[in-house]
Amino acid sequence: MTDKAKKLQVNTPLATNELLCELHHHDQETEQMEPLALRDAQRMAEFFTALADPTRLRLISLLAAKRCCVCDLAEKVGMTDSAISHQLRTLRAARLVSYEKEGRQVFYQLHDHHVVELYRTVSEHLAEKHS
Amino acid sequence: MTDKAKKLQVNTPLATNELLCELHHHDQETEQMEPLALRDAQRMAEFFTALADPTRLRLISLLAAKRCCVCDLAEKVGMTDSAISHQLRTLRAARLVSYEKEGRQVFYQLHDHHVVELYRTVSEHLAEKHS
DNA sequence: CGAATACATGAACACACGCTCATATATTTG
DNA sequence: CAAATATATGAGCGTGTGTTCATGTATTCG
Repeated sequence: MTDKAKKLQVNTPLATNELLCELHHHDQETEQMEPLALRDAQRMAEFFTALADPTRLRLISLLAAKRCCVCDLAEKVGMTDSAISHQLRTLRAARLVSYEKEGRQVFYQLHDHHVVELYRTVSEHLAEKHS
Repeated sequence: MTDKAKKLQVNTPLATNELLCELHHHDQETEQMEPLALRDAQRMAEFFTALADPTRLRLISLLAAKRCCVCDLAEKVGMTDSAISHQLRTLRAARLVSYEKEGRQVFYQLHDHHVVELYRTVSEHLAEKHS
């Protein structure tokens, strides 16, 4: 874990110990745990929000295989160029994709491997659990 | 990777190769890649949606440390019991948390370690990149 | 029993989100 | 240059989301 990562987790220990909240909660404040700071929570929520849409996830699945221009993405997911362009704007803002202009076309690609790893992790999680 | 995980990824290769889309896109359909199936994309989007809220992430950060009852969670994040109860309902629906009744109180806990791992991964991702 | 406590839930309201449609910009082509 | 192509973007509309407030239910306590 990087130093920056540690900094983000200040006051938010993530150990999976199962300490019981044995003392009654109004007696005295033992183990006064602070939640994730609001600002960090908002940043993290923005990140998940960018992934919380089926259209954007389908675009990511395509870009995970190879870089692609807007109209091809649109055709493959069966939506208008405009709708896709709007969604790519969202993915850009979340720094999930980058792009390169080539003539009239703009080729999008995943910003880094982190996204693919996350995608894979969640795929497995959803495949393993429940339905 | 489990068999189920493989099944979920049918038609959605995730190799990070950087093959160029060298042929013009209207010439002929070489490498006709299918996006993630709509139904799978919707399921995955639901999962990310459950994480796409600062309040829920703060609750998860608290529950990652230890199980906790509703009113304590509410006090720690500085919100009403009602608001927290609504959010816990969402987390329950997403199978991110489970609960145990003890007298009047209801103690919530993270459903499994998967959530903590995901939380950690994203923490590092956000800490490393950009701001 | 009745009062208090802990939690859940439905309604309502403000706000954000995703798509469509019209339009704008940039690039290529004839 | 004008037309066509590829993409971006703003407005608008329908829909979903998160909170508050009022109310309901279950449990404990006096």
